[in-house]
Amino acid sequence: MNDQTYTIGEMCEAYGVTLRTLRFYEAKELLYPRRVGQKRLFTKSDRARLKLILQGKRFGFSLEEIRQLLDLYHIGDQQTTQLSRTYELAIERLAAMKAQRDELSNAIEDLNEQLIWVEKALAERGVKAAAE
Amino acid sequence: MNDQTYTIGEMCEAYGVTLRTLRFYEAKELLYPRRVGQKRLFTKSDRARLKLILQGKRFGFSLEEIRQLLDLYHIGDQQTTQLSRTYELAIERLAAMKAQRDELSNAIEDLNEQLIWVEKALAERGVKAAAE
DNA sequence: GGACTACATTACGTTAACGTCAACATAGGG
DNA sequence: CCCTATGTTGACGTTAACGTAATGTAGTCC
Repeated sequence: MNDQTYTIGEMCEAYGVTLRTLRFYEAKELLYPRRVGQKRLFTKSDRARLKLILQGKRFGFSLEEIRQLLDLYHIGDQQTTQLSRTYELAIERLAAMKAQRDELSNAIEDLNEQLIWVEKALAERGVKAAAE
Repeated sequence: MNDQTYTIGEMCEAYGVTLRTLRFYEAKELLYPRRVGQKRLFTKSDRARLKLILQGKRFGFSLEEIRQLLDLYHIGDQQTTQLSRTYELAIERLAAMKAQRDELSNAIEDLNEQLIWVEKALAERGVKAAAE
């Protein structure tokens, strides 16, 4: 199978993160690259984990939450309970994200209204808008 | 006119913030309550400013940005250029907020798909969902 | 006149996710 | 042998917006 390993530099290139970040993730036990002497070697599995980590971050999980989720997968690869737990957490996260989006949408609307108001005020003062 | 003043405690009650917060805002020069001896007295104008601050926070402005905006208003109350500047900043902020909302929406969609996938996996394993 | 309350100041603590810097190792090329 | 690239660990710095003591003061209640 494809056992190609990456150096830390290659990983950074490939995933758009810094050296510091990967070492930090390792220190936080999110990644467990193999060692050859001093140097880290990132395997296919590490790449998969990193992908999940970055996804998780997009979803707004904290690194600590991500670590727990990864551990769940690792420990109970075919344990349905673990998958269920992950599922529940994800459901919660999804709800939080939707709530956040709604708040944001409201704020956007409000700011928009304010802007309209300001536009009027500016217009009344005879300012030609530098519309582009 | 209505020159009623509020104590710091009353302000906190009225606006749902803590004592620490109001003192902090004063330290950051967002508010300038009058003093009677040691004690702060918040006037109508302070209340207006605080409203703007809290609005600004909703819109994602940092306290520093808010301070600058408030200063603009204060300095150039009827200066159109100042209003224009505020307007421009708000436009930028609005764009950033919309971008953020879009990102969030994408993440929500993606997470939703993942969840559907997990639901299938759970179903295949014969788990009865504890749907509420 | 002691308790209680509301207020004050000062200053260190918190949280997350890295950034930055120092000091050193190792491997390969010329 | 030296240079350079790339790697290593360790430790302190950063940012925002307050939280959280610890301690002091002024006024009121009974």
